[in-house]
Amino acid sequence: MEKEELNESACKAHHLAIRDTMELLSGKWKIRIIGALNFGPMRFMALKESINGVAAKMLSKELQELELNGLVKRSVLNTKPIAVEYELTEYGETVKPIIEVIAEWGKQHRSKLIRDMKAE
Amino acid sequence: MEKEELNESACKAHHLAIRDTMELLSGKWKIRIIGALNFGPMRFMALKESINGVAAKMLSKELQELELNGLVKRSVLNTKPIAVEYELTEYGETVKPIIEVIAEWGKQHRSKLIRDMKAE
DNA sequence: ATGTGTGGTTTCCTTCAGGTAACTGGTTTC
DNA sequence: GAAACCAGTTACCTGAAGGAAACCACACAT
Repeated sequence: MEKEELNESACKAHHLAIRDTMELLSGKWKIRIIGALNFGPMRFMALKESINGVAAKMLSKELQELELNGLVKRSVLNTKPIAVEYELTEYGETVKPIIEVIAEWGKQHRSKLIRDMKAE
Repeated sequence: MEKEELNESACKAHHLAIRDTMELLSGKWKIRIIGALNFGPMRFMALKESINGVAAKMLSKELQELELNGLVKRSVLNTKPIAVEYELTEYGETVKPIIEVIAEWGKQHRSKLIRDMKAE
């Protein structure tokens, strides 16, 4: 394999990797859900109340996608009124650093916007 | 201000910061554009050819958004046939670490998927 | 004047993410 | 037996994202 081809395929792999991650995190509520599950397991209704503005349909849908991708675990507890608990898997924990980096940049971006406003 | 309120407002700021960053990077081609500009300034046509599948309309639109947000600088060169050069600003450089983190996770995710397939 | 290259814009169209609201089904409490 | 709680699902609708193709304006070259 020549050097240029190597670079090209490495580059494609790079783009694919980025697309994969972005798809996994795509959807208006995924990151919010992960954020909410950050501090421990939560039930459906608790999640719905904790995440301001989410509809049951969307919450259900995005939880399913997160579960499919192995980031979240769903367990049905056999309590009196049935309860369903969601929690981050060990694998799910590994995306937290990404979210942290994104949040940090966003905070600095805000600061910069305010600085620029004052400078003008 | 009480402790709970502090936590709540810090939490909101966190979500806002994440939303800001995600909006900035939203759009099918933004990250590809930044990736292409990674190695130096590029002209419109060069970008279009370098980014596989992008239409002139989308490229133009997302470049404008990136410029508005200060990540990309557009400069018209007075060459014989007019040439327009796009380049990452210093500020634009600061998003590269985010993209790197996203790419790294995506690569490990791929590896994991392959491992899981073999294990099954 | 005709064509070529550059850097776009405009128009039209399709798809899909996401929202609202109503409904389901099982269980427990009144 | 009615009402309420939990965890969803279904049906319907809308706006925004994005694609395709044509068009535009300017400069030069032939």
